[in-house]
Amino acid sequence: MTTLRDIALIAGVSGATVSNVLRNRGFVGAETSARVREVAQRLGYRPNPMAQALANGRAPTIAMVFSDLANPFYSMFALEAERAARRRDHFLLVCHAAKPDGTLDTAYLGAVAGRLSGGVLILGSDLGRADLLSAVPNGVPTVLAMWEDAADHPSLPCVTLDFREAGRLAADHLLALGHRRIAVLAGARGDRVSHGARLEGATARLREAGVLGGATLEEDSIGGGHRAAMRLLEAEPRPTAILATNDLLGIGAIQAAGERGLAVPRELSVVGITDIWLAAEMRPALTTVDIDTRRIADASVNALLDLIAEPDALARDALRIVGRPSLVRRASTAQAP
Amino acid sequence: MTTLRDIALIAGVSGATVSNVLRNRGFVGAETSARVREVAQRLGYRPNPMAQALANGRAPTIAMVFSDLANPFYSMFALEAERAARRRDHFLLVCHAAKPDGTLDTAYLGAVAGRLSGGVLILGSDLGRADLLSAVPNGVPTVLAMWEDAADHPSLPCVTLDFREAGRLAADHLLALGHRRIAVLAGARGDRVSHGARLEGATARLREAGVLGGATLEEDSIGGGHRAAMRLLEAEPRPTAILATNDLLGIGAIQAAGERGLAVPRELSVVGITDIWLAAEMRPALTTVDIDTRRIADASVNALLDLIAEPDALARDALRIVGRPSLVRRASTAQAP
DNA sequence: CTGTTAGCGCATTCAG
DNA sequence: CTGAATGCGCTAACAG
Repeated sequence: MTTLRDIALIAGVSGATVSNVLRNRGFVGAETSARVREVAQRLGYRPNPMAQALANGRAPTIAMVFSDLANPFYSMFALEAERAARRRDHFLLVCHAAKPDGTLDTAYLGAVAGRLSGGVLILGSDLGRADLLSAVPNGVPTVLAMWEDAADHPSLPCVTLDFREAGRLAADHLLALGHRRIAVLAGARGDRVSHGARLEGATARLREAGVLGGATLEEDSIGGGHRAAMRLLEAEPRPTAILATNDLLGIGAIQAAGERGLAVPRELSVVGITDIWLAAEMRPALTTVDIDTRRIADASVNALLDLIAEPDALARDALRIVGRPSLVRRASTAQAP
Repeated sequence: MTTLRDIALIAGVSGATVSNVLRNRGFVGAETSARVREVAQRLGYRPNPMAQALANGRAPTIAMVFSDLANPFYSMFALEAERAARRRDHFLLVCHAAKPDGTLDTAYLGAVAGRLSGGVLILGSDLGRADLLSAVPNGVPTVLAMWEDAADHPSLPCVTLDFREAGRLAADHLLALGHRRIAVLAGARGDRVSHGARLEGATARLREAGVLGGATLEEDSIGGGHRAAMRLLEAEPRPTAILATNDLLGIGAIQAAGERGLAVPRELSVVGITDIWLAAEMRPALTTVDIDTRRIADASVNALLDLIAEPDALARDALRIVGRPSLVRRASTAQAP
């Protein structure tokens, strides 16, 4: 493992000079500079990020905390977050907040937060509010991403989108297609809605149009959407459309329709929210509301890095609404029958 | 940020003593010990992993390098890898090997390998062989996971499974169901097969049974499977079964069958390989060969950590075949018509 | 322009 | 049983 000192010795200069050369600080003569570079090159020198971090008090990583990497949304987010981090010369540490048994692992967070990583990015949509606040040690730069209800977020800088608007768009689309019997399917954890804002946005719009929408709560997964839709489709009169607050639920609903022998979109329209990659890959492809995951991931990472660089860059309760949800028309919705 | 020294000062002892207490080395008297602990507790002391790493020359992270986190297989693997790493007190750094333009990002790997992270875990199935060897700096503990062809792996410790056997199992299943016109759909990158061993295993078994199987190569994705199957299902006589070397391809094939108006599994059987979570969530659910991703992720991480702890723990070309592929019968396969 | 001097926070000898 | 000393690899003032 060749170190700064090694190359200093060989180049016949001091460590400081090597450091200056390699960091392009311009205090060094062209000749020495060239020599140092040559030696560094020849020895395949790579600075040790740990040592750099220790010396200048700035970790080269950020930690991303979430509940389930295997969820297609989170993995997509992680992918974009990693790219955004890398653009600013940082690495991404992935951390499951929860232990296998489901409880929050605070010791783990404590070890990583603010030391190994310069800050923490919390993907909020699944993580409980009180837990969050207590799990991250005080004073560690923290940004909350994807918090459902912008109007009521914890006292942390928060980067998210207008979920209410997303819900409204989905409802609007179905109404515009002439649907009146619209069932709403909302993601929940136990008996608590996880998609409150989308749900509110959707039902508000529906009520505006004189359509009343009770919502069915279900676990946010394909299986959950399937189960719930199977029940919903038994109702008489049957809904002509299902509005799912998340794509996985919507995909499950499409499957249920298939099993019930209903043609999508001819006999049943289904719309989701998020636009995970899977939405486009399903048959029929899912009409959904694109929330622009990439921009949010970018903005979240950038906000966190800004906060790390400049602890007062963001107010403790700063709120950034990123992007504007937009409808993506695919094959799962059509004119009401 | 409270440091070791802070608590030493307050507890009225030296830093070494604090370290000894907190690391349970037993050299310290019960009373001082208790006092130190109390102070550490009260001040919310958390050791700085960076400093620890620098001092004892051991990074608390490992890097996982792969081509696409959004791929359901990789995200599943990453999830399990993170758990395995955490069990041994390490964090997981995720690294996309490729830049957005597709070329390998060696500078990035160089920065992380062996310094920020103690070692590198490379998910091989998509990464080119020559690239791999050159991208990771010499002397950095490296483990290759999921390499397709165990018989011909690069000169790196390698943890994988018997993909040939997985292919054989899939073929065997279809043969046992009485299928004779079996189309094989194999993942490829450009015109190079990515799933060579599975393909060989499958075609070998098919040939054994007197069934000849030319393979169709396609990009390994749902869309790719869909495209390829659309073509295959035009043939006369039509195949009664499709063997896909990966689940995404299989899922695409099922979709294509649907569009061609063929009932799965009555008129067309489809079998995949891997058993990603999506396989179980599709309708019909995909019959597939489970490769036990979790055990492989565990074994890979453990092998890497062993290698880091003991550089000679594994031979430079050690090969570990983990688990035994097993067929998971679901709803996409049935007796040949 | 270059080298010397201090740390960054911690772990580990080695004397006391 | 304890504490002072040393070093991990690097950066950032300083002096020269």
